[in-house]
Order: sequence, then C-alpha cells, then structure tokens
Amino acid sequence: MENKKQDTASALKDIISHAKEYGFVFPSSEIYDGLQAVYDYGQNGVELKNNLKMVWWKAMTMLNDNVVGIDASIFMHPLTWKASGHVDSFNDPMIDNKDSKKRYRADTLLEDRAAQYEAEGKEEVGKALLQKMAKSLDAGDLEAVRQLIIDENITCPISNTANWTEVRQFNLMFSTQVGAVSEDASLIYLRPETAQGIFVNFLNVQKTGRMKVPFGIAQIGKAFRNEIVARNFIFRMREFEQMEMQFFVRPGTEMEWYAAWKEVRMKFHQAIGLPASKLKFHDHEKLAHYANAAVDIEYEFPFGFKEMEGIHSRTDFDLKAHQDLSRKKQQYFDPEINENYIPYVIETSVGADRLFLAVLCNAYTEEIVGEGDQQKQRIYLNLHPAIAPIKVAVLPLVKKDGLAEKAQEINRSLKFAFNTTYDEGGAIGKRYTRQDLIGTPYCVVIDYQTMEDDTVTVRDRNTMSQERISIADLKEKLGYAVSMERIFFFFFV
RNA sequence: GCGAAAGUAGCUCAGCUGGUAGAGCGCGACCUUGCCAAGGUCGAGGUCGCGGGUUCGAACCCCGUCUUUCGCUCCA
Repeated sequence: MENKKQDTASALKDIISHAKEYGFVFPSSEIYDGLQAVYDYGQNGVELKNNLKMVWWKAMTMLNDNVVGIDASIFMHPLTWKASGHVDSFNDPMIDNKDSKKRYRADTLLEDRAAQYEAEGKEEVGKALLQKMAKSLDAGDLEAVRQLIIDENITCPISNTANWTEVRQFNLMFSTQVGAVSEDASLIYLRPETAQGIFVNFLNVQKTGRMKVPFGIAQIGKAFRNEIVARNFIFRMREFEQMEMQFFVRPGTEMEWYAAWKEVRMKFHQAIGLPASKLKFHDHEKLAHYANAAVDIEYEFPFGFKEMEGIHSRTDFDLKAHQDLSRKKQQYFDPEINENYIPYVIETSVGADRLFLAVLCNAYTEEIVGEGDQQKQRIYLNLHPAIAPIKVAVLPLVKKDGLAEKAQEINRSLKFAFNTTYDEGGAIGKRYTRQDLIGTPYCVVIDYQTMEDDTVTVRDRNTMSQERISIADLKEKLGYAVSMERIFFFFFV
C-alpha cells in the first residue's frame, strides 16, 4: 500500500515533468516563481486541448440536430449570481479551531447555539443572538462575529476548546469592478460556472433558432473559482475551462434524458481512447440545491478515481430563479401538448483541463523494447491519432542527394490537410523518438527508393512497424487515420 | 488552513568539515553515417527559487518568504 502510494505519486510527477519538458503544460509566470494553481498550455498542449474541445464540440453540435452552441461572456450581470445561489452559498465566514484543526462556518456555529437556546425555552436570547450576528455580518465586521463566538463560550466539538482563529470570509468567486471611477463602479464577478450564460440566453436561442423542446445549448469557456487548496497539477485550478451542455426537456421526462445522456457521455470518453476499466459512474448522495439527480463520471488518475464530468438533473431551478428575479417569463410553449412550462434541464459538464489530464495520464507509456543487451526503455504518448498535437512528421532519411527537398515537397502537400512537421536534424532514430514523446502517430520517411518509385515508408508510433505506400495515397490514407470521423464512428457502434 | 519533504543548466542529479559551480542526457552548428535516442569537433545555457542574517568568505549554517509534491482539511 505504501509502495503503491509512492508509485502513484511518482507517476504523477513523471507526467508533470513530461508535460513541461515537451511543451504541454508550464507553470504560470514561472520566471516569477509561478502562481499557485495556475498553469499555461504550451505549443503541444494547446493543440491537444483544442483537439479535445473540437471533438467534444462536434460530438455535441454536429452529431445532434437539436443541440446548438453559444459563447457567452465571462462577465455577467451581478444578479445572475444572486439567482443561481452563488452569492449566498459561495460566500462563507469560516473559523478554525487551532487545536483540532477543524474548520467551521462561523454563522452555523452561532445558529446552532441560538437553536439550543430555543430548545431551552429562551427564545428571546436566541433571537437576540441571531440579530447581533446578522448585524455584524452585514457590516462585514468579522471580529465582532468572532467575539460573539467567544462570548457564547462555543467550543469545538472535537477538541472541546475555544482556541479559535480569527473569522475569515471565504469567497469562492473572484470579483472586480466595472466602471471607470471606482466609487461609481459596481462589483461584478468572474463567472464561477459557465452554465448561467446558457440559462440567461435560453429564450434568445430558442426563439431565434426556432428550437423545439427537447433541445440543448452547448458552450466551452473559462470559469474561475478562488479555491482555498489547489492540488494535483491541473486537476484543480483557479482558472479552468468547462465544456457544458444544458439540455432542455419537458418536465416529467427528465429522468429518461438523464439516463440517455449518461450513456452517451460515457461512450464519448471511451471513444477518445480512455479505457473502460479506468472510468466509472459515481452517484451523488448529497444533492446540490438545484438538482434532483446527479452523477459523476470519474477517471482513475494517478491520485485515484476523481470527477472528470458531472451529469446533473437541474430541474427548473435555474430558469425559475431567473424568471423570479428578472420578472421575465422563461417559459416554452409546447405545441404538442398545448402547454406553457419552464423546461427541466439535464446538464453535462466536463472539465476540459481534467479531460486533458486524464488523456495525458492515460497516453503516457513507458515500455521496454529490444532483447538482452539491446533492451532499453521507450517512452511515448499513446494518444488517439485524431487528438494528437501533430499528426504526421515528414522525415528525409538523410538530407543530401535531394531527399530533403523531396521531403519538404511532400510536407507542403500534406500541411493543409492536417498538422504536420518537418525534421531533418540528427539521426533518424532520434527523430522518431522526438515524435514518440509528443504522441505523433505517424512518421513518413523519404528514402532512396522514394527517388526511384515515389513511395515512402509510414512508421506507426505504437508498433514501430513500417509500411511502404505510394505518395499519391498519403493524403487520403493518413487523412482518414487521423480524422475525428473515426472517433464519431466508434461513438455510434 | 495545519503538518512533512523538496527547490542547483531545458531534464535527471552531483557538489565532502563553508573557500563565489560540475556530470550525463537534451539543445544548436559543422563533419561522418544512414531506419529506431549512433560517432567526432565546436558551442550556447546557471547571480545555486527569492530576501535578509552570521562569516574574511555562503549552493552549503540561521531566519523569513515563494513555489511544488505528499498527508490531513475543504470542495455545488
């Protein structure tokens, strides 16, 4: 067990090192010592991430006639977050007990004490306490809140001591001001989730797109959370990217759609190459305030099974809250049953960065090749060809005798169809290895035979085997091998 | 947030009881070779995470700080 833990820790370290050394993920602002829980994608990482986003986007919008996309702003009207519940539930005064190291919500501690007074028949005392607390909280006077806890002699149930830290406001939403002059400016938030951008545009899309329920709206975008502890590389970042789809359905039919999307989303992850054995559903037992069913798709990262995607039945919570607060009807007239209603919503929400990490962890392969004295370790990224940053490397066996020119010509003929690279430096084996390390699925090699009969060899990343094919067939054969079509085909098997 | 460990070249690391930095790999150019990280020559790259302190002198000792990893904790 201990060994296994060390192994998994080093497995993540190896992946982090690899990600940095080969241009996938860099710590943010590294020359200034980095910024906690913020990372940048490098030249290969951005290609891989873009490919993942494109596969998801097409799987949602292109393959489903009734799903369309939008791109909403990160800034939203502050009332959005009031309606969604984030202002209330994302903003807590916390206090720590120094002995037990336990953290509590300061307001909950006082509310519990007030309830205790009530149970003892001292209702006025309890009420007075709550009023004092509300006054202090409204005034933002956290020291007064702490004093209340001390005056009431509230102790930690674990350590039984009153050795409290100061009260701190934990706001998981980042805020900033809009407006030139700060006194006139109003406080706005960086969105903590992308979903609300879809909900506030529900009627815009439904009307202008003549959408009929059931239909979905997909979106890819950044979201921000001021996480207290950020851990596990890019798994939990303060700035992250979500790929979300909100699917609007007739009330009462939500469970069928919930079940249907569950299966579709699980297939997606397998289609891009994640093995079924490393994926599982995890049902939520404690449901969020907006949901009546929720499940996570978890991937087995080096640090254990963790959430990669959430599928939630959000009921009509969000649209209803927006309708109430904005006083604009958020209803759909269903011609089939001649009825107006607020649709129910099934949400599928993947963390793009988490999917990236899962794919990278899964692709990272160390194996021993060769026999006896010839044995050596080989490392390569076993990425699905359709999501690999570079699809094809074009390599002249040597750079003299016109082979380099011939190779460049072939590279030019392929580069408009998919991502290619050209490399003539050093020995051929070294160039193969360079491509293995970033997951390039195919290497096209121009040798002396090419000059005679216009054929090249195509070397496969995983098997290292070579096949000789005619230059005229390259674009079509490789084009299909690296196409997203292959993923979508699997998707529907 | 608490506790533990770590931070020296792009990577992996060495650097003895304090005397102002090295190796391997990688990278670049050239020569040679020609199918799985080949050989040779030359070269680029580090104010030793950062800031103080002790000392004649600090990569090394002390304090602080930042970042990362791990364990708790937290997490819609």
